[in-house]
Order: sequence, then C-alpha cells, then structure tokens
Amino acid sequence: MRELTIPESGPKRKLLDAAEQLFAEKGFEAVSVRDVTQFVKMNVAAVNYHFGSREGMLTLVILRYAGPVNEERLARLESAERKWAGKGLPLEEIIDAFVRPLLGQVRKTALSEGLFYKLLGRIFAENGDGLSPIIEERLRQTSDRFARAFGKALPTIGAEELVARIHFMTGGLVHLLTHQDMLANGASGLPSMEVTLTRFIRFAVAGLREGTDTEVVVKKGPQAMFDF
Amino acid sequence: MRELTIPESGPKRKLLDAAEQLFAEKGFEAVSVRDVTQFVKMNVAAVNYHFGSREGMLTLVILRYAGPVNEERLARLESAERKWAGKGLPLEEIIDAFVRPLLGQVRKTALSEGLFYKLLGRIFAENGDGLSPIIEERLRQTSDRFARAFGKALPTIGAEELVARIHFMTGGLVHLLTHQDMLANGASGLPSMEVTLTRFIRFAVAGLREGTDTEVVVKKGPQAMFDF
DNA sequence: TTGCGATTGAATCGTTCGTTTGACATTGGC
DNA sequence: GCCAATGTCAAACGAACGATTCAATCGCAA
Repeated sequence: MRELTIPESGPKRKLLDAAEQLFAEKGFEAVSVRDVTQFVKMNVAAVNYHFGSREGMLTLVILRYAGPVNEERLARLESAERKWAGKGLPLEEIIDAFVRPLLGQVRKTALSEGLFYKLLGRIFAENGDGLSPIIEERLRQTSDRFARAFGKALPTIGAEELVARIHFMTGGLVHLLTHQDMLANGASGLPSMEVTLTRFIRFAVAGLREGTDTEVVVKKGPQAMFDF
Repeated sequence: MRELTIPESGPKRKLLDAAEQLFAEKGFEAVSVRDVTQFVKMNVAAVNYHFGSREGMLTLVILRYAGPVNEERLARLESAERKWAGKGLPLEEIIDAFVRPLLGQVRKTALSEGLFYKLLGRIFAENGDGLSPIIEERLRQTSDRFARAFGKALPTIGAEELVARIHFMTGGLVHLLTHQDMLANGASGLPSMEVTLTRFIRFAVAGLREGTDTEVVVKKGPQAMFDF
C-alpha cells in the first residue's frame, strides 16, 4: 500500500479529481477504475499503482472532504460551547455547527456545487456501510460528540427519543444533499445552499425541540396511540 | 417479456421471496441472479425464464409492496379528507396517512420486520433513480397528491419553502427505515416501529409547521436573490 | 399411452470487473 | 555514461456478471 496523504498536484491528484467527479455523478459503486482512468486518458494500471487498489482511491476521495468537514464541525461546536459557557448552548448553534461546514468546503473543489453536495450526501448516507474503517471511526467520533451536545441542550428528552430524533435529522440532511437538485421550484431556479441550509436548521430545531419525551405506552390496537 | 402479475404461489413466488430477502439484506445492486437462484436451489436460467430479465424480477419485487403501500396512502388520505371536509385537514392526519401504511404491509411478507423496512427504505431512497418507469410514475403520483394536501394544510408557507420541508421529512423517513436497526438503545432493545413512527410524526409535524415562511434575506454574502 | 406445452438443467456465450505483469520511457545524481 | 527510482504502457489474468442455448424432464389433457 502506498502513502495515504492527499496529493496537491501531479497524476495522483488528477486521478482523485476525476474519481471524485464520477463518484459524485453516478455513485460509488457505479464507477469502475476504467471509467476513472479513461476520463483523464490515463492507463488502467495507474489507479493500482498510485493508490494500491480501487478501495484506496475511494478512501482518499472521501477523506479529502469528509475529513475537513468533520474537523470543522468539531471546531465550531467547541467554539460555540466556549462562547456559551455557563449559559446553555442553544440548539440552533449545535445544528449550525453540524451543517454549516458543508458550505465551507465547497469552494475548495473543482466540482460544481451541486455535484459536491451529492458527493457529501453519498458519503454520509453510507455512514460506515462498507466504507473504510478509518472513515468510519471519524464519523462515529463526530456523531458521538454531537449526540452529547444535543443531550445537554435538550435535557428533558429521553435518551431513546433523542437518538431517534437525531436520526430523523441526519436523514433529512442526507436527503437534502443528495436531492438538492430536486428543490428547484418553477420560476425561480435552485435556491442557494445557504438558504436551503437555513431552512433545514429551522426545520430540525423545531423537530428536535418538540414537546418533551413521547409517551411510549401503546394502548391496544395497532393504531390508536396519538395524543399530540 | 412475461406477464407482470404477482404470483401467489409456485416457483415464481419462490424466486420473488428469495430475491426480496436478499435485496433487503444487501441492497439492489449487490445481489446477482446467481445469488437469488442458489438461495432457493434453482437454476440460473429460472430468473430469465420467469421474469424475462433480472430487471423484471426487481420490478416485481418492488411493485409487490410499494404498490399496496402507495395505494393505502392515497386511500387513507382521501378518507381523512372526507372526514374533515369543510374543516381543515390537520397536518398530523396527512403525515399519518403517509407513514402508517408502512406498518400495514409488514405482516404480509415472510421477511422479518427489520428487513422489510430496509427493503421499503431502499425503494423510496432511489425514488426513480434507475427504477422502472412504472414504479417511478406511481411514486410521483403519490408524492404530488400529498404535496397538494400539505399545501392546503399549511397555507401560510411559501411553495418553495414547503417543497424543501417535505424533502426534509421524506429524507428522515427513508433514513428511519433503512437505519431502523441503529435505533436500539442500551438496555431496552429496539423500540417497535409503531413507537418509532409515532416519534417521527411528532418530529415531522413540528418541523413542517414551524413558524411561517423562512425569512430568506441573506444578510451579506453573494447570494441574495429571494423575495417571497 | 401418446403428445405437447411448460419448466428445469448443465453448459456456455460475450462483457465487464479489479488487478497483475513485464517491457519500456523518463528522470536526476554520481 | 550509468544506475536506480519513478512512472507509463499494452496486454492479459481469473473471476463474476446477465443472458442464452438446447436437450432433458415434467404435468396432464387427449
């Protein structure tokens, strides 16, 4: 196996750029090493020479952006916690720290905005489903850290309920990233990601904060258990 | 191409059952026709004989459950609309009509509960991304119908905002289905889907109803182009 | 029993996949 | 000029894929 550092130029960089574009367009499984090498008119063997395997290339593609995104997430969260030390950290700030770093990384790539978000969406959608252990570990660290922050900000909500709500939120975020191009509405074109994320934060804050814990006493029949 | 009706017994049924289980476990792309036929100790040619192609089999697997789910969704929505005619249809009822049919179909399959929800999640996750046109059309009909109902129930929310919020909600639902097994929490085992869906409805209602339209005046950055 | 359509079986087709090989080209230091 | 490191190249490998072929077999009405 070759080094796992991210190249700033040269043929490795060229391959990574091509791979990331194709992965974003068609998904991780739908792109072969031949697709990638032909895209930049290089030889098939180049991928295995530079990355050891297709998997190695995939790992680097993901690491190149998922890494910085997760780091910025944690940095923003800690900065916010310092700022609100003593007082309780508002829910909006946590969610903001979780989603806004997605915006920060988009300009560092040659990809179009939409494609970049799709790439990120695909990364977070798998969430350790066949991804390399390195990536999986980093994702887990981040989500654990945020889960604790959410718990502090929402002390009246039970653990099980909270886990569920966080899952709902992350699901919405993934869907938002991967289906961003479906948000276009008639006359006006696509809303900017800035606007979409702001909308998402409002949505998520409301859903997370809703009431307190859900009464989980299933009364009798399969469907008569609503009391909101 | 052979007939597109869903068999109640016989070798076609046996193949469909095997395919649906494997698709649910590993995903649509990760299962070969050889996997399916070997699973029930039939010949490789059986799939192409009975369904015309792998794609034909996949379409039937999806149609067998996505069909009834969507039909029940529409039936429940119309029933609720009749019940609340005149008065405004409450948001909870719309979402309930959208998600509860998922519960109704689970007992009609030999699959374990968890696997069945994964299957449904995979279906709705693709949402016309490579699925057969027949299925795509039905999904589109249903989501159009519900989008209109949501619009009526939330008249103060702008169209673009509403589309975004519905996307957030469906994303959460898909994630909930596919990652249901991650909702387990320490001591107590998995919460029942009944409970999880109830939680989801509360979450979604709160997010959808939140305030009115989002103020979309982006303060300084380059993208200030919204005026609804 | 005979005949016939429906089904199954083993074998094989042509493709595509990730990966490997070994020859060849390029480069920089001595 | 020479060596070794580095990179590129065409070619091929074995495995897996969906699909097809065609003979063997089955169920069952005539």
